[in-house]
Amino acid sequence: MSWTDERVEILKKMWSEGQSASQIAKELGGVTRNAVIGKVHRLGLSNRTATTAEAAAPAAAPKPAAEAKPVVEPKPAPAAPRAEPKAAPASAAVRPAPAPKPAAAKPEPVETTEVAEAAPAPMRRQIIPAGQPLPPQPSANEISPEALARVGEIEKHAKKLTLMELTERTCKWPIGDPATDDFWFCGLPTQSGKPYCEAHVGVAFQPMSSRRDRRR
DNA sequence: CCCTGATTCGC
DNA sequence: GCGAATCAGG
Repeated sequence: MSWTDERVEILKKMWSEGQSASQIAKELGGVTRNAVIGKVHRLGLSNRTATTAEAAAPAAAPKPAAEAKPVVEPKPAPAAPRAEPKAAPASAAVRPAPAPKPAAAKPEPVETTEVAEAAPAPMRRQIIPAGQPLPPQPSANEISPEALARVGEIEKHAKKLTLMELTERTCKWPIGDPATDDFWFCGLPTQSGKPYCEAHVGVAFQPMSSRRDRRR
């Protein structure tokens, strides 16, 4: 693979969006993250804050504005995952409950027995979960508000990976409605050997102790 | 360990 | 110019 104008454009775009070199490399294919980094330097677009690596400063809008280059944007607009109306302010406004089994994950996200269908129900088309309809379900569910808040926050920073992009170490928490295009996986780094990132682990696994009486 | 970007240097 | 190897921080 060589650095064609097209590929360089993708590189520039993704890099400016704060994507990591490895992600860009995956996207482009045929190159390693080293190649990407090397190219980035040769192109002169390096400094993205931070010391060594990981800058944690996505800053997704360094648009040079003014002149610069025309930079044709083939992609009209991936249509930002429009933040759906968070519904009711306080009470039950939880997410439409994560899909049954994101991937090969033994642990299942806790299910809300009654908040489950808060979804707008996109027209007819009933979506049958298929497979076993979540057998165990010890009932009881009460995700700490803090955890939910963190999830809401973290999902804004989600990597938005597709099924194919998931790895052993990317959060497999599904976000959005699988029946629409507005669906992706969190993709943030998993915490340990768990299938989810820290925030999602927080809602997926709960200590038996912390969810005793507290009924909404 | 895993991940990140930065640099070096032979090709 | 390219990118693997290596380095260094988190």
